[in-house]
Amino acid sequence: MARTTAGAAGARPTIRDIARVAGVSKASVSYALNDLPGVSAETRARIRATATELGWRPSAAARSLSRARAGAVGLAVARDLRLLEEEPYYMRFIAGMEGVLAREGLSLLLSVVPDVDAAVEVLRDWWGERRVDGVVLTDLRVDDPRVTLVAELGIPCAVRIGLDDRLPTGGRLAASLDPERQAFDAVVEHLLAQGHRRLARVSGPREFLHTRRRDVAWDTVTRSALGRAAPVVVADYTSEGGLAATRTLLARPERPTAVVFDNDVMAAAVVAEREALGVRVPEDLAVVAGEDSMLCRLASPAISCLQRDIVADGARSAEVLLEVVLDRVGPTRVSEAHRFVVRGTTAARAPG
Amino acid sequence: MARTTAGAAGARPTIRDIARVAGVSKASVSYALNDLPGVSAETRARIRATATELGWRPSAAARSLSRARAGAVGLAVARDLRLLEEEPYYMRFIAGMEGVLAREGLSLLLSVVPDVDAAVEVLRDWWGERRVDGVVLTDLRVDDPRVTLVAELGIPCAVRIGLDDRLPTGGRLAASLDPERQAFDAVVEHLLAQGHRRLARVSGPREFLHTRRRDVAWDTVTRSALGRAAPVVVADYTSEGGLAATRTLLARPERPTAVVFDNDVMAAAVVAEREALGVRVPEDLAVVAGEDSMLCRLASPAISCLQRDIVADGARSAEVLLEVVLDRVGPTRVSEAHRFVVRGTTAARAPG
DNA sequence: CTGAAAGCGCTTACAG
DNA sequence: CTGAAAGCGCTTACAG
Repeated sequence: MARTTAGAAGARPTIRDIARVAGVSKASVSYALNDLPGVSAETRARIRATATELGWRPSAAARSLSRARAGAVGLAVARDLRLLEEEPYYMRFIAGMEGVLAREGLSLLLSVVPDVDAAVEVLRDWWGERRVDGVVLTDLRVDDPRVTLVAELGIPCAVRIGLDDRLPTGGRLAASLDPERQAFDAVVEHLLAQGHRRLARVSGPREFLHTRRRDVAWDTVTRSALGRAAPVVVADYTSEGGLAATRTLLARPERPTAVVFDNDVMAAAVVAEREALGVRVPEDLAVVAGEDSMLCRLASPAISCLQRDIVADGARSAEVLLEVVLDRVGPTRVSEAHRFVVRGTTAARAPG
Repeated sequence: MARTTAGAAGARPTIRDIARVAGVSKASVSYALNDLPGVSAETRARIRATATELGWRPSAAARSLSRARAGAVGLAVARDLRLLEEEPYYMRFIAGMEGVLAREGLSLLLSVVPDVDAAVEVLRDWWGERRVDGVVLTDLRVDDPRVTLVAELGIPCAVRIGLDDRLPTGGRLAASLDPERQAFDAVVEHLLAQGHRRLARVSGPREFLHTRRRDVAWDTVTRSALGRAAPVVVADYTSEGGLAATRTLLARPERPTAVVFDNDVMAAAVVAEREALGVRVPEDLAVVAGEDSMLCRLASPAISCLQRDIVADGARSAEVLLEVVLDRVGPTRVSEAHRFVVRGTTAARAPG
């Protein structure tokens, strides 16, 4: 009805149609529509009007072929589905990327695979077929094969790293900085103020680079506050793993009075199973979660936790990626630090 | 090192290179690599070997342009970020789609936007630029503008619908069937067996088609079990909304002894705030969640709930979409029914 | 400021 | 079975 020329669905107008209708050459159409010099103001306006009238949209494939740009970036999430189950993280991260990408007319390709090796294959395919102009890597592992790959193939890539992390040089790697180094400062300060002296931490798997970052932060801050580094038990982010690690800690002679968990699930599991563990929370055991979520908010007592702006993190990652992709050199983006949110699991207690 | 001919990063080999090296025409290369007739077995093998040796990968853009296929499908998630926060749903759904798409060499484009109107714009862009060959729509609304759009533009599209839902005819819509009609059968039967007679439900927003489906199911099953339809209070999937709706129900003369919530967050909020609400769970109030999650498992008591295989749902959706896209006509895929998982919030009680 | 032409990397009838 | 050629819808030097 409205569309006069396009006709039935499927009959996409091309710049050739616009050129014919507007009485100019294809080249002029291209210049006009891409805001390039080479056409007079009137001609440009006429061409624009014609394009609108015909309902023209550029063909992504044709553009991609002639510009040698995919017009898309990829996010390959490498994470066990079991762990993904309670990960509100990614949808928020993606929503954050979205805003930045939309501004540049870029699409987002997403792949969710169980491990880094599968992710490497996805990256190889994406880049081999030039489906993406660059990729965002999350959940970096120690000696991550994805990082090796992107460096080798020269894939523009954005990662989140800590101040002290070393990345392979060369390649087209951009980083947004994760100021995780200060993550535990407020936590430990708060726990000390509450009278706690025997602190412990239940960490995520050591393969993750951010676990290592937290290791360093934990070591530094507890050493400076207590004279020696407080203990860490490694777990796997699952409720079972968190419970097992906590049992280990509670069985020690130097039984901790406060435990900091690297994620929300482990902390919530401990709070839920406090009776089975034989502790009152927070009276016998203060609990802090390394990530916030509904699990923390709906636990009773509600769980004190570290909080951060994940949507903003996604935006930061997209921004630094675009800079490498577009060969603009921009400053590294530093994300906001974690905020420590005090809730019921670290309420005041008598010094033990 | 290994790659002998490709040279520096960026020097992608094309079928022209293969043709030159193998001493054949580009056409023969295309035939050989696409398993089409027109080349002898030996030639095909030689061409294949050359392609492998050169590290050739098809250019997605070139293929897309000449085949008039994008080689990708899109998923436009239209959901308020606030509600998305606790949605492990999508990552699992996407992982399910992934397996099916990978088999056909298709990529997944993802967009996360706050509402259906924004989603309509995304769909318009994707289809206008032919970035996708089809789309999957989730969280269908009543009179969903996205459905109108895909029908109008003839975008191949997969949706999940109930047995009784009507969809616009025409267009290229495929549906996988959601057997939600039986969702409440086991729940109500179980609650009756526990002695409950005053049941109620706290639903999700009425704009969602699946809320309407549950409305019908609830009406049918409670009417047949109790002689009249049990009451429903509409809420918004948030913890605050769930609590408010529950307060409304508890204030009624016909105060319910069992409440079924359309999602996990509302049920978990009520269990967490049971003291503030002045009820014991399950003694005064049995609670059932319409979706399972860690929130249900870590609540105390753990929350009885409906459970389903979301990864499988994602796979079903991708399958039916591929059938419309590839113009194969296949049977509608029916998903598995919900399972009712009994946990602590519906433990045995004395008849009220 | 404008137009004719070549090119991006594939696919696909059409002749041999 | 094989090759030369046109085409997909854009972009971009290069002449006028």
